[in-house]
Amino acid sequence: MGRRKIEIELVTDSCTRQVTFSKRRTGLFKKANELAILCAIQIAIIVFSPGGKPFSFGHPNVESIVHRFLNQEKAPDEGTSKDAESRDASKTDDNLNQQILDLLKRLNAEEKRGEMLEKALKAKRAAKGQPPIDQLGLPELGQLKRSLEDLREKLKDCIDEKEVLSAILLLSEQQPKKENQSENWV
Amino acid sequence: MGRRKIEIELVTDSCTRQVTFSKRRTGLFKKANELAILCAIQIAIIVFSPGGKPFSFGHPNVESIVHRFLNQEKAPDEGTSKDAESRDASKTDDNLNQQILDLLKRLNAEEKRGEMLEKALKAKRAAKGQPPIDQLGLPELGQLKRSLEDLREKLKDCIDEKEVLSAILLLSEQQPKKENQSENWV
DNA sequence: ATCTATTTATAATC
DNA sequence: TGATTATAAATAGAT
Repeated sequence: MGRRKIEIELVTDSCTRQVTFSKRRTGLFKKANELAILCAIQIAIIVFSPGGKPFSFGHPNVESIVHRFLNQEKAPDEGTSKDAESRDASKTDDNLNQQILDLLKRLNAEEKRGEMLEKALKAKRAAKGQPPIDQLGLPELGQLKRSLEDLREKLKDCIDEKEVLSAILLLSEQQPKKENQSENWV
Repeated sequence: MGRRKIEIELVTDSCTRQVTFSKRRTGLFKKANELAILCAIQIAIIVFSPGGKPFSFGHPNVESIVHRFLNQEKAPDEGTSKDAESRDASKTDDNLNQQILDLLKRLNAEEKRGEMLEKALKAKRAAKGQPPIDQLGLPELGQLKRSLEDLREKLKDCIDEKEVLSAILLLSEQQPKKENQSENWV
């Protein structure tokens, strides 16, 4: 979100890094606050700056949330037969596992998208490799002329076909394929 | 950042609130992760959903940061002396957090790949429209030759594009349907 | 610290 | 729900 896109990797210049830290920390706390208000939830953030200085944000406050978090870890409740430690670990695991599942889902979707795009590109390259046309450098004018005319003809045909394909694609994109409509004119 | 601007106040519709919570929590964790990487810092976030379910994010893990925070409050040094229970929890967190970080990395790589592929495709499309065909019938051999070469190039491009269109069309037609599983967010 | 050009996040929609 | 899209918001680099 800036003049340029940046890679998510260590900002080498310490000065820039400091600025980035300040800006983003502010933005993060702001978003945390919005989330807390929008959804009426409790949230706490603890950050240690590059210099080791602590920053924190809490809604309603850091301590209560941290303690609630730690307590539920050590003594979530009494009903079940599990010991506190086990239950504790389970809950944490649940949280993180949920995140993992979410991420896996997204990753899968991305991979799928990538595959499709790759296929499209590959198809293109394949077509490039075998241009059925060749033979040139012929010295005779007559032959050149004929070749040229031939090519013009082919180009025209190709363009026509491309237009047809475009039209079909456009149609197929406009009409969300909810059902297979039987338009067997292709 | 959406179709409309919304006020930062409690989202009344519980369903919408659910969605908002999930989306924004994800976004917040993502930004926290970026901040951690960009500035090489430690950060922990603890959130309790509207239903009281805990979610947490930690780089490198929640426990160590929380303890560091609590310890420095009491004594400005770092707490390396954890009890067995805490260490266990940290280890679990480390494992899962590591998975999450790995997944984030892969997801990012995938997204990047997708972007590049998309660009490549777009570029090819763009490159088509501008070569206005003309100049031919020139009596000189050299010019004929050039025209011929030009046409061959265009034909090639045209064929390529046609292939891509075909591929895209094919893909858009075979979009498989997915199942959806319910996710308990509370 | 301010100011934009861009990139991201995300509210609404499908 | 998941994907898509139109907009609002965050922010990288420059001033």
